[in-house]
Amino acid sequence: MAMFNRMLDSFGPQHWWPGETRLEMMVGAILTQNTSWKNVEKAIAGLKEKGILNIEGLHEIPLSLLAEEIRPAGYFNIKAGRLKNLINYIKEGYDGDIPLFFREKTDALREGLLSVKGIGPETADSIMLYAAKRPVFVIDAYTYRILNRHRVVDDQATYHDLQTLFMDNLSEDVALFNEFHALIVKTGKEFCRSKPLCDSCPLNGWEKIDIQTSY
DNA sequence: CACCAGGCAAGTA
DNA sequence: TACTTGCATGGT
Repeated sequence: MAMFNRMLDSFGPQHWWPGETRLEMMVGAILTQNTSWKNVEKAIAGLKEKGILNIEGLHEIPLSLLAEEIRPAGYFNIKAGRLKNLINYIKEGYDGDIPLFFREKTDALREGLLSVKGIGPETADSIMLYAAKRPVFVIDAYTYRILNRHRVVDDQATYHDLQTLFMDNLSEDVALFNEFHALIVKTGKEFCRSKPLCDSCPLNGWEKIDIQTSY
């Protein structure tokens, strides 16, 4: 059976991305960099409570205060700067108009996100797929770990290598890409951390390149 | 106690 | 170009 169906049968739909607004999803994408979602939730909740989870609020709050607000998410000084960079980019280029920002064509939107200091390929693609709802496959450390462990890719496969592998074998379906990535993270967390846990992994016996599926 | 979490940029050679 | 290091809280 295909990789996707094995995971879906085991875990069911994951319903990503958590977040009520596109801005909240973008903020979450930055805050979750190398950080558990649990910690991100605390920081997001804090921002909501202060009423600053909006363009103007995030623009007006001083950098040092923003850092304190997002402390639970870790790397708070770094991430406060990264949030400011994104907000400034949308303020300057799109007058702080988020709907206008998301009206950009897919390639231009991705390039724009990548031009923001602190937004790399995974963060940009998470925003592309989950906030902008574009058919861009998100790669992360779990994707690499799982495919490498199953000898589908070699040790030095790059982000782009993995992204191309998935996108060449799947139709451009936002809902499929959404669930696929979420299920990879779920499977990685549950079964791809240490050896013994591999025993009951739904991907056991999955060796050949069987990425193609429909959803 | 060590190790990791839904990365990224900057520094080093 | 190809590694290495800093960033930091909170859970296992």
